[in-house]
Amino acid sequence: MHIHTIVTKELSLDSMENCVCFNLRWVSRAFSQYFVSALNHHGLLPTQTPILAALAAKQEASMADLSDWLGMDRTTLVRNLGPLKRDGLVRATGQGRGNKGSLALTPKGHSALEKFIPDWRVAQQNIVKTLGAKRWTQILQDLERAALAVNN
Amino acid sequence: MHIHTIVTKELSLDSMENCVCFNLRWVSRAFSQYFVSALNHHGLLPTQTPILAALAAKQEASMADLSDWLGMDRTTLVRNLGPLKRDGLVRATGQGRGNKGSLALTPKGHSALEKFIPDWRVAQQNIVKTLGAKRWTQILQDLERAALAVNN
DNA sequence: CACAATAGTGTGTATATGCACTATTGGCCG
DNA sequence: CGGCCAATAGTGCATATACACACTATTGTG
Repeated sequence: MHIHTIVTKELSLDSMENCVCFNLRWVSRAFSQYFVSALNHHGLLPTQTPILAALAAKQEASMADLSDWLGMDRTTLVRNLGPLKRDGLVRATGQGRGNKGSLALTPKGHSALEKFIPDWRVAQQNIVKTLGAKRWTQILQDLERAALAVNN
Repeated sequence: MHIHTIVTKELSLDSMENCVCFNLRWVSRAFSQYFVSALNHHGLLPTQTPILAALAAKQEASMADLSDWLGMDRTTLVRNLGPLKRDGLVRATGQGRGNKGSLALTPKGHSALEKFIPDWRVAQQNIVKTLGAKRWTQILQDLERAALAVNN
């Protein structure tokens, strides 16, 4: 990658090859690829497991709640739920205010998540050990802070 | 966001809500949205400007060269070039070995990039000032190192 | 009770992403 | 010289992403 071509300690962040947005997009792709290659025998993609985990933690949630919590566009969530409903991992239930429905894991969804978690933990640890837990914690917190700062 | 809900200094990286992959994907989306909202009057998306910048720096390149340099899948590049060719910013030229062609910026592409760069610099600086240049440099270098370590 | 305002959800369009597969073509070798 | 082969490029499929818009149901107000 381009960053690699810089040998000096300080990147020139004025140069487009060091565009933060582009480089974060690249990093995101790289880790997504690792995630998929390490875990694809579960048939769960990086967009799907957070949905399952969120529903397991919250018992049930509406579309709007869930998309807010996951920080993804509501309509993106609608479509990402498609394969999960199709495969019987998530079901939508009764109606509330507006057209409001509730989403919840099916038994099959719970079981898929339980089987998934141990392997996920291994993959996560493989990632964490590249920089160490302390550094990763700091990086994730800093990135979140920056992302929130910039989008408000 | 979920990370936000953790108050203690140390994140428990064993918990799926702190999945590195998921959180980096979220951060990537967040910065992409900022990028688009700050720069969309140029009509150039976050996948397109790196292509233009790369071609400006390298004069010309084949598909394979370019996808390698940008760290994106070759077939993704093929499609991302679609709108750029359609809009007359990039042109493909002669043939080499195999089906090899060369890609280069058109005058219109050069001009669009020139007009784009000053506004990009402002957006980049807005991002950089959230954590400071030193910290961002460290983070980008760490992330690249981790991404390379994990995918090999 | 009718109706406007509101909230929740779904769809059409466009781009992004990558794997598996196909197509093309220049050059080498028999 | 002609066919094979390796290198390069493009397509089909499935999913991901988000904006703009349409649709549906609830609720507040007159």
